[in-house]
Amino acid sequence: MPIAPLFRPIDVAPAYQKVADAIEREIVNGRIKPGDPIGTEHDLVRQFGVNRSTIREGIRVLEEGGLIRRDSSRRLHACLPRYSKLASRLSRALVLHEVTFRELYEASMTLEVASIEGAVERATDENLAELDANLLRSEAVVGDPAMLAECDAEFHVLVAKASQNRVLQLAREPAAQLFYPTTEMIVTGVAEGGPRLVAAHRHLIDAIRDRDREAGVLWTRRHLQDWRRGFEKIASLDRSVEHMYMEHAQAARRR
Amino acid sequence: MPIAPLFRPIDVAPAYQKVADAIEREIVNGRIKPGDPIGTEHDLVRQFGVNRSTIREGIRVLEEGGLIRRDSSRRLHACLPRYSKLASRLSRALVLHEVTFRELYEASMTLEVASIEGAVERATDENLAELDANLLRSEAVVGDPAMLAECDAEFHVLVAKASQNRVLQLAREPAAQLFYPTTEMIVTGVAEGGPRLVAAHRHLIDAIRDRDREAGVLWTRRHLQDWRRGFEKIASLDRSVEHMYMEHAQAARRR
DNA sequence: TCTGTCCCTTTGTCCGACAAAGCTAGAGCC
DNA sequence: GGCTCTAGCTTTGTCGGACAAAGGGACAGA
Repeated sequence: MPIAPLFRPIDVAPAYQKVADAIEREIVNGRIKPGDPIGTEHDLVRQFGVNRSTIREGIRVLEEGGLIRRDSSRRLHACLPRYSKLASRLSRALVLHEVTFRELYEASMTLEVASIEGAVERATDENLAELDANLLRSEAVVGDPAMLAECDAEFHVLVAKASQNRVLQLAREPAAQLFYPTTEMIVTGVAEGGPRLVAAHRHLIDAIRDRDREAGVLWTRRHLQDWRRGFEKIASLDRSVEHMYMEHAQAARRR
Repeated sequence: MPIAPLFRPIDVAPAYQKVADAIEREIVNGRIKPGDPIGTEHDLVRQFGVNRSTIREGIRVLEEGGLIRRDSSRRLHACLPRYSKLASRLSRALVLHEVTFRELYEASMTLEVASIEGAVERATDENLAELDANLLRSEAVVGDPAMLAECDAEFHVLVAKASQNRVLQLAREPAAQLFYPTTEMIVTGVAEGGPRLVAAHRHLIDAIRDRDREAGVLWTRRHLQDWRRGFEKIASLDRSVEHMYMEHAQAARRR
């Protein structure tokens, strides 16, 4: 028979963790709003009654978590965690877990179709203007695989943004970040890849403008299937995401 | 005319960041494998030639990023970032960005449907056994909203796991974590909610076992629509995720 | 063989210090 | 009066050393 639980486990978190938790609580429950200053390290030393080294360790935790940042003058203030940084963390995790391109492809097919559906339904004129601008840039760099891959990545970010669904936006980002480097390789290796990519984007913008859901879904599928065919010319879908891709993700994160 | 780039920007990151980056690089590119020991703080002091305080700040960054952990004896070793922890970070971000339940619902509809499709296609006998076990537990606690909500959350994690797609698994988790507390509220408020929930789970397991994709999708949709109807009895879908839900997420993260 | 003890290592925390960079305010100049 | 420039104060990043608590390991004794 199990004995009645007389005692609760004691919370023996180290001090720096308690500092981080305390500040996090204040931010998450809204008492400290994004943009509000946190105070200097010395302030925190006085408030928490612990050493500055301890405070600094707590600050590192929060900084890495994206809850606080230092502005140009290195002063601390609360902030909204940024999607791209969070997504980079996730991408890194996916790489370490050695997910396959098949998993990436399947998940992206779902997420990008959902994005376009949302975009078709809710895109604003401003969204469309951004997409048009992106298309123009893409057309200008159709011969430059690296630039084109960058435009492609941005295009899909803009489509997700046009869906007005931030959950979707965040959910699709990690997989998209891992796609990005392969797009460059594919456009480099397949001659007609660049023009096909730009043409697909054009159809997608048209579909959004015409609020034509069918067309949007259809061209998203084709676009991704194009990627897949191109990828299978250089590697198997069952290959796991290589460590080398992290270089891209790391560079992106620092930006 | 742009001048030829004679110099590259100098990297002026603080030392603790460089320490963290250096260790991260070794882990990400595979030279340090998950499970490998990192060495003591003193070792790192010797290797990097910086003060222990600096090393410790770097360690905090990596620890928060989920790349290294301390085992029972507090020794450092590399590890695979855990999905639940990453997802908690994302959930926290979604709360701070004040996403609406409508966004959550729409994204989840997409992600859960994709999960069930994958599960129908690829679930193993072991996956099914886990789902069966979960169903038994759910039936036992159908009168206890808190326990039932927990079972429901676990059920959907198991379905995603059965899809064998880790990208999907990770993508759906943040939204799912935010659903969890509302499920309890709904089951509490709506009398027939518990039995309907369990019935839906039963149909979903049947669909997976029979490899009946149509039924799987249908019952996933119904299951989520049930949630939606229940939710709309207590609040508007356009309400943003409340700060109070973070308490759940925080508790989950510590586990 | 098991157990209890002692010692060494490691971590978490503290104290004090200092150089570099930012910010502030007053001096000096037009 | 308004502007610029400099000196001083503040803050951060880093360093060196210190110590208590906890864990691990070796070693002696039952």
